[in-house]
Amino acid sequence: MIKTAHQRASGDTVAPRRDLQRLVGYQLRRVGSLVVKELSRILSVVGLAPGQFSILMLIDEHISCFQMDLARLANVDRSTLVPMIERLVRLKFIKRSQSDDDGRAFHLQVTPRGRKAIEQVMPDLRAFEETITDAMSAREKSALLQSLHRVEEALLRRQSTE
Amino acid sequence: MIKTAHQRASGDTVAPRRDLQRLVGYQLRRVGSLVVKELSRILSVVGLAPGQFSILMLIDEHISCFQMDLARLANVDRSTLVPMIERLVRLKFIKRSQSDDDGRAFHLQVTPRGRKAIEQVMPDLRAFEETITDAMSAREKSALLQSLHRVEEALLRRQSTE
DNA sequence: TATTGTTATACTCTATAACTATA
DNA sequence: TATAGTTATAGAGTATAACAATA
Repeated sequence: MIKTAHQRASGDTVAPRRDLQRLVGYQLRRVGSLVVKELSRILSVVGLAPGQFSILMLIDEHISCFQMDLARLANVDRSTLVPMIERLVRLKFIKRSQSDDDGRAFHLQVTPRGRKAIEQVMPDLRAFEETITDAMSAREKSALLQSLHRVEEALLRRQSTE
Repeated sequence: MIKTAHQRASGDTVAPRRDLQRLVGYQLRRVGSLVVKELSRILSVVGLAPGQFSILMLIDEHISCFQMDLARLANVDRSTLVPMIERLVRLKFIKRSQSDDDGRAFHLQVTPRGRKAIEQVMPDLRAFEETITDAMSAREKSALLQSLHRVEEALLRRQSTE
C-alpha cells in the first residue's frame, strides 16, 4: 500500500532521519531560514525586508554611523549595504549627510518617519519573540541566547583567521 | 579626537547596542547567515552550495523519495527545489527515475558519486561542528540543540496556522 | 597608498502564478 | 478536480573586482 507524497503527514516520513537533525550547523541554517520567512511577513507592512530592517535598527542604535561601521556590525561586505541604504533613504526612514571631518563618508541617521516604522512593527516583533520562545522557561531562554552569542563569536573568530 | 570607521575595532563601536542582541529572532538570523557563509566555503570543494548540499543529505536519508517529500522535509516550496535537483543531477550526485506507481513522480536516489562527495566533505563539516560548539560542555550543546528544535517546531506551528 | 563608498556582475535562496501531464 | 513537477519571473541577500573621490 503505497502513499503519495501528499498523503504522508509531517511525522510520517519516507525513512527516519539519521544525524542531520543533530548537527548544530544544519539546524541553525534551518531555523534561520524559518525566522527570515516569518520576519518577511511581519515587516512587509512597513515595506521592509528582514535585512533592511536590521540595518535600520543598527543605525538607530549607533547614532550617526558610517556605512563602514554598519558593514562591520552586520558582518557583511560594504557593497552589500549599498542597495539596503538606498532603499531606506528612498523610503525616508534614514537621512544621509556628508561628514565634515571626512569628505568620503556619510553620517547615517534614522528619521522620525523611520522611528515610526520601527514603533509600528515592534508589537508584532515582540509577539514573534514570544512565539519562538513559547514553551521555554526564562532560564532556558537566556541559556539559548548565551549559546547563540558563543556560536557567533566562534564563527567570527574563525572567519577572521582565514 | 574622531576615529575613522576602519580605526574602530570590533568591540569599540560607535555607541552601545541596546536590545537588538537580546532578541532571539534577530540573533538566529544573524548566526544563521554566518553559518551559511562558512558552509559555502567548506562545500565549495565539491561544487555545492549549502542549500544544495542539504537537499543531497535529505535524499540520502530518505531513500527513493519524491520532490514533494523533499519540499516538506526542507520547508521550501516545490518550485525552489527544481534548480537544486537539476544541479545535483547534472553533477551526477543523484539519479532520477520515473515511478512505476505514479507517472507524474520521480524517485530520487544518491549515486555512489554523490556518496563520495558527502564523505569527502564530512571531516570538514565535523570540524566545523567542533568549532561552533567550541567552548560548550556536552550538556550545553544538547540544550542548545533541544532549544533549536523547539524554536523550529514553534515556527512550523505558526506557519501552518496562517 | 589606503579608505569610503559605488557600480557592474554573478550566484544562491526564496516564492507566486500559470502551465503540462498524470491520477 | 487534485497532485507532481516545470517554467517564467521577481525579490532578497550575498560576494568579488574595478572604480572615483578623498585622506
